[in-house]
Amino acid sequence: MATLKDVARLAGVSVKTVSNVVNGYSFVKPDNRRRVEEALEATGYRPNLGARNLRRGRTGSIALVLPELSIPYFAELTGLVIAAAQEHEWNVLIEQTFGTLSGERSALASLGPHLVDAAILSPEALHVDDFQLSVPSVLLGEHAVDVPISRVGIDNVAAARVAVRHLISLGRKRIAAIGAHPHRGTAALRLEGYRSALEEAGLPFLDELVVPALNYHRADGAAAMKSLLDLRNPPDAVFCFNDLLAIGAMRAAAERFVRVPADLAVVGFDNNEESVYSSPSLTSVAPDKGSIARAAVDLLHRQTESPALEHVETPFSLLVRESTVAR
Amino acid sequence: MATLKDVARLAGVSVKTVSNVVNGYSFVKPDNRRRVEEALEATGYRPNLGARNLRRGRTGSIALVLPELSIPYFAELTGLVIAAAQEHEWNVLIEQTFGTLSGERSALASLGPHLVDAAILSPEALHVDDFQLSVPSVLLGEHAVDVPISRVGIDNVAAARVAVRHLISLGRKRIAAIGAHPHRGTAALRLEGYRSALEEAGLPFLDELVVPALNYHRADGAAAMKSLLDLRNPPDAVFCFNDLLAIGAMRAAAERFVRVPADLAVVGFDNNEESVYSSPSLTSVAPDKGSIARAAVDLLHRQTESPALEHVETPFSLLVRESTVAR
DNA sequence: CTGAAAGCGCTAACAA
DNA sequence: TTGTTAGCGCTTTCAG
Repeated sequence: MATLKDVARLAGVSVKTVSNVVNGYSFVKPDNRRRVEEALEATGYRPNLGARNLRRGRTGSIALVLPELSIPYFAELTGLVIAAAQEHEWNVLIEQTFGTLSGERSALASLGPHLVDAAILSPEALHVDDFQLSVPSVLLGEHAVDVPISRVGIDNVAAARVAVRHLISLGRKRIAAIGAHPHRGTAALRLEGYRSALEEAGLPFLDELVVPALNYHRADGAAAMKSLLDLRNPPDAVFCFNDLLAIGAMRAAAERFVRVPADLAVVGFDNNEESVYSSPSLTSVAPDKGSIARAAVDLLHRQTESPALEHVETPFSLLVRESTVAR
Repeated sequence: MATLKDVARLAGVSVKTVSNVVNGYSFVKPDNRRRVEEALEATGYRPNLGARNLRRGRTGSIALVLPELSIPYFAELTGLVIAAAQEHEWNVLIEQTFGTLSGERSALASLGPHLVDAAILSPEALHVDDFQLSVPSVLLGEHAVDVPISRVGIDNVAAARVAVRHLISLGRKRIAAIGAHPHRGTAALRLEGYRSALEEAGLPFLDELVVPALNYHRADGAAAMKSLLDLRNPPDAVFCFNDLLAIGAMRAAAERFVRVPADLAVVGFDNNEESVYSSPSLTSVAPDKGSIARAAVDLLHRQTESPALEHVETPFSLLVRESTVAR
């Protein structure tokens, strides 16, 4: 590994001059610049990022705290966050919490200026008083807990309303919801959107049609759907709070020979790639994940320069597929 | 941010003693140890990893070079690699190549001792002479290119043979394969397993039943399946070289009203979580991803101490589901 | 057993 | 415009 000093010696200049060239500082005598560049080339010099960051008083990394990489939504988002972070010369340190309170607490506790410059958080279980952050942070999605931390995400109430309005426009009358959760902020907001869409259409809000889900995995969607199908009067449509729940719900429907969308229309949330190829393909609320990733990273970059509280609302759309409208 | 010096001052000892305590060095006078521990507690000291690594001449990170995080197999694997790397106090730097030659080349070029201590590589397009690695590395999966680099993965020939034998045991006679690829080593090996299973059963190897796939996404599987269904004599079973291809193939079958498994049995490879909940659920070769991740990381850890060339074979199993055996 | 001090590779203040 | 040098926070000889 060639160091700055090696390059300087070879070029016959001081380390300062080499550093200037490496960092694109303008005022370097053309002759020196040329010789430095040659020496750089000859030695195959690569800056030692660790040393640079130490000197600059930064770590060169941001944390991305999320439940689990095997959840498609987070996998897709992570890829985009990594790409966005690259623009700011940031590495992304991924911390999986598995959606547990203890996992999230220990992830938060491990964060700090000694480890990362900033953090992107996607908590599910944290309480208000857990948020004692020591680095600039941004929350993904909206949360029940009202903490003074920047946020990036879509308008969940509006998005849920669009989804349920779509089901109503199809003439469905008994529309269920899967994914209610006592502590998740986004769940509360999506439920609120569901409720308001029913209300504006003059449809009753029925407790029996609102099914909680402790987790948002496929298995939870399947279990919830089974309970709905067991009702004396099952729903003719279901709005699931994420695509995994919806996939599980469709699976349970298939097992009971309930036809989607003929007997049951299904809408999901997140627009996982998987949902395009399921049979039937899944109608889903599609947040713009690229926007979310970019907005979150850019916001952190700004906040590392000057602290501020920002809330960024990113766009979404409803992608209608076979689970609500047959081919 | 409290530093070692702050702690030392507070405890009334030298930094050396604090460092000894922090690093679990045994021979510290009990009295000093106690005072240091109190000071540590009082200041909330956290070691600056950047500084530590700089001094130790390591980076504290390993690279994980893969095509794309949105591919479920890699997302699942990445989560496991991160967990395994934590045991060795390694961060994982993810580099996405998108499976392109240029992407893989630039990822490899960016690696180096200034950036990472070691690397886990999952290349798809690289040529033999691209492998000029400057850090200990391990290849995931087997490859056509025969380079002197350690490898971790399953026996692809054997795994493919097991998959195809299963189809044969079901009485299928016209078994297709989707995923042949001119440059991918694993593709060649899986094709070889397919061929040998046919051979041992006395079934003919038919060129028209072997469909290449340039990429291994769902869309490629769907396209390949369509071409198979267009044959005057379509297959009664298909072995897909990964689960995404299989999901796409099942989708295409559904669109043509071909029943799975009655008319067409389908086997995939990778055992994505998604495959458990598809309709029908997908029979798949399941590599033990946890073993792969752990073996790769442990192997690298060994190699950073003493270089060696190792090949680790990890276990796999065939999980039979509805796509080959109806409920 | 512990302190003083060097130095990992880099940047930047200061001098020249 | 460039050289000298201090020092980021840590580990680690080397003395004591």
